[in-house]
Amino acid sequence: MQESPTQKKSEQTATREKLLDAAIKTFARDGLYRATTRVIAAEAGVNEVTLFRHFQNKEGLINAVMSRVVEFHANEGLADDALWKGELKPNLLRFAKALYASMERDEAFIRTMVGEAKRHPDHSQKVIMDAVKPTRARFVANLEAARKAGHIRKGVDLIVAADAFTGMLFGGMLKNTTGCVDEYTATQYVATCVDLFAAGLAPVARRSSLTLD
Amino acid sequence: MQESPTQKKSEQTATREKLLDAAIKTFARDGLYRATTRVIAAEAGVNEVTLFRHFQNKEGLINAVMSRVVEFHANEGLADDALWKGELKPNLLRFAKALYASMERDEAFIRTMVGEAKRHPDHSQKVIMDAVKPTRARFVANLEAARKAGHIRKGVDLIVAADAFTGMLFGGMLKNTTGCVDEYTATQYVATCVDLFAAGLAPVARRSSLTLD
DNA sequence: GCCAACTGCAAGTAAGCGCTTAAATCTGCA
DNA sequence: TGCAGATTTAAGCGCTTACTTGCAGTTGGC
Repeated sequence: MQESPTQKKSEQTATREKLLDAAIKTFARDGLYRATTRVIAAEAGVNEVTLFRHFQNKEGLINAVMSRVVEFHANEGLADDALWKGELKPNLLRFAKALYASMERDEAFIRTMVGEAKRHPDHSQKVIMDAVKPTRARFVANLEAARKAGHIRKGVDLIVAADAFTGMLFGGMLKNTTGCVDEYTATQYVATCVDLFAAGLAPVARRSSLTLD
Repeated sequence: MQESPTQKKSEQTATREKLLDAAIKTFARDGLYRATTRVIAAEAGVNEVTLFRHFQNKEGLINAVMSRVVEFHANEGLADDALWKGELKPNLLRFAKALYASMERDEAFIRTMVGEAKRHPDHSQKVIMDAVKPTRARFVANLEAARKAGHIRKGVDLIVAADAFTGMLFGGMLKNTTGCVDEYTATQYVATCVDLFAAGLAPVARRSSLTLD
């Protein structure tokens, strides 16, 4: 239990990785419940017994998968841009594009999590707390800096605004990936979100309700 | 097959209704797959065999449930306000509140649908096409009328904007109901969404990027 | 009072699930 | 060569699932 057969150990963790990769893929495709240990093991090219030897039971597998997902997403570093400078809108657009792309890539897994959130509150809360909240904190910090620089009007709670913005991208992504929306592209959607949000936050010299266009 | 035993027929449809109610409730709580025919029948206070006699199989039940949901939601008539008059913002707020409340009420079922969308593309597309698209069409029509009345600036595609707005409420609702958000209330969220969206659409006399707050 | 339709009850089917056990095989290290 | 640990193989256990069958009970219309 204490010796270090370097080669062996790395092979052992290799099977573990294969299982985790297969699990996350299968969970995303089939859902947490429909995904069977047999299928996951087959997907990993590993015997089912090995799966149980590594993770005790299916719940242990799920836990390991969640940690891995959180860790992976935390390392993406969305919105911790040191580039966040100058005009607000280009920064928003850059962030929005990156976030939307990231969500679109993990669409299947996200759907599974949304559907299972109330059935596995612990897991979904972990993902939100450890994966999405840090990103939000950085985004809010950037917005606050932008406000100090005079690019954002007063009277808007930036935490709520940040969630409204990401929620807009999130909701749109869920809708767009269903294949029922043919009126516009995802790029157009993101651009419009940024346009609306930037205009909604912009400080106004004078807003006249009488002025036409 | 042609006779009309009024009393009998109504009792027959009564059990059918009980089954549908129980099914929609159970599907929302447990998901389409975890929800078992046994539990649904028990929830309806009806024998499991009766379920199969009414709907042939589980898939038949799911189909019937989807039709029912669509029909129900279509009759809610969100956004087909004849009240949509005057200032833009109060109208948006009224619509947003109603829509958010409706989504919050059906949260469990919506989550199930979001999670299962890729596993049952036909059902989710039916729901989107027949339940959410009509509401969107009316909302867009109202926005276009508001633009004609001079309350909305040019250069914004109102279909995309409408989806961005509802997506914002949708995404926020999913996030808020997870129980991880304690910084603000749902009401605040909705108000902020309306505030941002209204400001984002508002025609501006002169927008100066130099002006501070 | 009889028929027909609907429902309930008891029992059972085949398949799939998570998970276990015990023995055989492989692999690298001493 | 031999040992130890990781993996495979094969078999199976106990349970649950969707779904079926046959029979008895109820009910309303003729």
